[in-house]
Amino acid sequence: MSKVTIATVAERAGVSRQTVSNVLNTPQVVREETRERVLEAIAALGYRASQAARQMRTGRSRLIAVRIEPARDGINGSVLDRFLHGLTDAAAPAGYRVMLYTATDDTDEIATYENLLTSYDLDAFVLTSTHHGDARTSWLAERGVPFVTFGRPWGAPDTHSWVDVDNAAGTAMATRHLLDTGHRRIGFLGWPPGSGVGDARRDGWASTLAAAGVPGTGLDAATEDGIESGAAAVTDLLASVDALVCASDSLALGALRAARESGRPCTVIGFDDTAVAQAVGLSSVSQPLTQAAARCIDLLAGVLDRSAAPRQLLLEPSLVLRQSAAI
Amino acid sequence: MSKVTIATVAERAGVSRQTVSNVLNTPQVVREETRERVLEAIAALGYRASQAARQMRTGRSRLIAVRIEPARDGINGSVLDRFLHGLTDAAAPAGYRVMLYTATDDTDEIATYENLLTSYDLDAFVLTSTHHGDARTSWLAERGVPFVTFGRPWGAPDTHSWVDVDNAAGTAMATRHLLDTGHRRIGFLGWPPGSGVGDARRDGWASTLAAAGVPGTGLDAATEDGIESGAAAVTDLLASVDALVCASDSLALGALRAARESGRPCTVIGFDDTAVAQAVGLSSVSQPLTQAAARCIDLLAGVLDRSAAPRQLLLEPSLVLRQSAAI
DNA sequence: TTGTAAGCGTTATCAA
DNA sequence: TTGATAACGCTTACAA
Repeated sequence: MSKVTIATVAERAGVSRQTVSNVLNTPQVVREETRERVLEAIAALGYRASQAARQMRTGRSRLIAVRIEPARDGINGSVLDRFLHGLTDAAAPAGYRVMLYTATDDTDEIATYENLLTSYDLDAFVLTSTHHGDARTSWLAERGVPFVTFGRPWGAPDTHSWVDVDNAAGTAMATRHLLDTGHRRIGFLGWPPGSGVGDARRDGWASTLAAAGVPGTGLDAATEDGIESGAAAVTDLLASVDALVCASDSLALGALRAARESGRPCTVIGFDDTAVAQAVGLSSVSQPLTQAAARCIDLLAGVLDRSAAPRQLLLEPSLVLRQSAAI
Repeated sequence: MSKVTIATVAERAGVSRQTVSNVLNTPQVVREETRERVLEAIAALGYRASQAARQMRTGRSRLIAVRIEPARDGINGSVLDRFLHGLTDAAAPAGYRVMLYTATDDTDEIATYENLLTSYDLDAFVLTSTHHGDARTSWLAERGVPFVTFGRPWGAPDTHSWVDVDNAAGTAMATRHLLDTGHRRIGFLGWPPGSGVGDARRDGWASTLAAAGVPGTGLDAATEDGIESGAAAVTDLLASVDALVCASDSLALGALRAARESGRPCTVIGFDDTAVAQAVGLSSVSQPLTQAAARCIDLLAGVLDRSAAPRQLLLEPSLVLRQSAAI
């Protein structure tokens, strides 16, 4: 069984090559009966269009690229993993495949764009881990390269399509749950101000307390992400709180440990619902990653036709409650 | 700046298109001086070969495909994640890119091969999660599709190239460590017999005990993977052991929990060194995933030239010791 | 509604 | 050592 091309199909169906192409690309233009004959030939021969030939002609590869990052502290790395799986899954029915690349930083990533675009004719990029002053989005936008971001353009105008999870809603939900279960001294353990995500997560906590008329002033701490740093940062706070909302599962784990060591009971809620949270029974705010990935693909469709205006989607996280028992 | 093709370069260097192609593909055949002039033109114009055109001519895409699996229980999923990152990293310098696909089972995966091969001209596959009676490897082998597996061909002959981690050596290392630190009642918690990986991990434990003349009979338990099931399966065992080697971090976590609840001190060592192990301070056997990925790419080079005979590589895991404190 | 012709950018073949 | 020519398989005009 040698290579089945459009010519093979045409011959078998007794039509010209062009008609076969029309059946594939503009079916409306082909008479019903002819179309059926062609489709039957396609099925019988197991014909599949060559991407390379199609790409050469159209300049589009039906490939989208995503950066795979090293599993940072290993705890939060799994977030990207789940997102990637969702993306690959959602892309396939839309006729797209996902290509991976790595990069050490934004500059390096931009250099990779250049290569990917000129050598592979990549159709679009999906960016994750957006941040303030992100050089990548402006680079892509300037060149008219289609892309969507998972993560809003912190501080920049909404000129492109993006999907994000409502971080503030997540911590608000966690805070509300703590209030509902009778807690009144609810603290927050987060990251230093300046990161959009971190600030939003803090805001969700602060505003919920404010709305409930429960004081929160002085009940927060900030440190870089990590179990150790979280434990250290929260030590003083433990004297004045009986519950803690945290900006990440790593921090939450640190807080749990510090609480256990200090002997002060403290309910802790983390963020991201990572494997670690599942494992140790830590309540955590869960991002709808599969859904986020699917929405990214949806938005990409609009971006690729250049038809639709940029759209932005904010997804609601959910709260996964567990008995914060240690292992 | 419109599209820079081989013709643009040829014109600028004052040579024919073919000479430019020769500089790229068979430099030996081009006179030094000419080659330099061409290379200079390439650099000046920022020329990059079009993959699509090249692929159409050669039939090779410089793309390798890997399946991304859903993050199963979330704990062990990160193993694949790290492997993927290593693979993408190692493939790039070799001139290859990694494409992702998903599949629900082996049959579905084989259907995907068919599509990927005929539509995208994929050059090779990297398979993970090999198992007994793996239909995928025989399908690929029959059709002469280049592939390597991360994981040996359990029960089948070594007719293809693969990389694997010496599972038995990992549990042996863990068992030896326990012996060295004075333990004499060392149990094993693993999976039901029949999975190659699980059996190997059990063997490493059993043979090390046997070699040391320490009895192990009756000190093992088997259950499906998971924290809950691990905890349940190990309950009885806890009366007769003071240390446990486990086939996974999930099982180890279950064992730790059961031990804590029963009040019997028990040293536990897990397998895979996942984020959870790091988080809770669980000692664990660590697989050299980055290295495994790099070796897969190395072996693939041999498979792709059809030059070298199949090669097999067994990598040594390492033992990461932590204070098995709970969080 | 269907067919013809041209060309996308590259490399393999062959001749100069 | 270099250059001309012909594919590779497809789609987009345009003509029938």
